[in-house]
Amino acid sequence: MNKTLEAEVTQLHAEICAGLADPNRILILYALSQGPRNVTELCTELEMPQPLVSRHLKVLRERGMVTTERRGTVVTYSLGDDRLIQALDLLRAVMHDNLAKRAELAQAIL
Amino acid sequence: MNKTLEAEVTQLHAEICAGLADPNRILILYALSQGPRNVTELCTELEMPQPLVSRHLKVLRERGMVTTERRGTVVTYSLGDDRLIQALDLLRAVMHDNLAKRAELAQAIL
DNA sequence: GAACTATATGCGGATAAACGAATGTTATTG
DNA sequence: CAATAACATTCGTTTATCCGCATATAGTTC
Repeated sequence: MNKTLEAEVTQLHAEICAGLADPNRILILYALSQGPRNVTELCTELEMPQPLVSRHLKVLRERGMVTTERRGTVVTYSLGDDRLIQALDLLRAVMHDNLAKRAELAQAIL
Repeated sequence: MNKTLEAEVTQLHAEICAGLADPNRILILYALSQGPRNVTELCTELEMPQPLVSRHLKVLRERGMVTTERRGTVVTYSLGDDRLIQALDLLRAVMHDNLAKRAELAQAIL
């Protein structure tokens, strides 16, 4: 694997990570992990304006993180890969441990 | 869990994800997964200028994703949590599957 | 094809991220 | 207290991201 190619792969890797790096997209992905949803359903479920949901879905779509199916005017989105949720869960656990450690430190100072 | 608190937690979750969302930081994290490294070692190993490495390490440090230990003037960085690599590996696998699917589609078109 | 519903996109502004280049800081050593 | 080595930070610029608001497109129904 030459350097340029490896850099491109790492770039793509980072783009998938960037797909997770927004609170609203995290909420959308967890909602989709419960099952397919159309845009309107996501809007009401997450209390987000429709253009905002659509744009975040576009980001996820471009990265292959969700899939779509159209039925009439309704577009139903599905989670593209369960491992996205597995990864999010791992990172959430890391975050919780970090919070716990910070709390310990704060305790030690007092 | 009230709405505001949940939003804050999701925000932190997204910040961890954002910590992964840069090619240079991904390279740094994988390097650290092989064992602790000091800044100079990371610079030579990854062929990155030192200020760049330091700034990325700062991002990771602020999010609790790496830990540091100072010995004289040398600061050694360690991976803060193995699950970061587990998550990166999962996402890398997702990316590879996406690439494979795209290749299939391209094939189907021809 | 007009009206309607569902979804997508464009625009503009605000905020944040990334980088190279230069400079600061900290700790060691003579 | 130089001089040096190892890191960290600041500055200025460029580029990207996020959002609200408005508007466009696609598909259905009459």
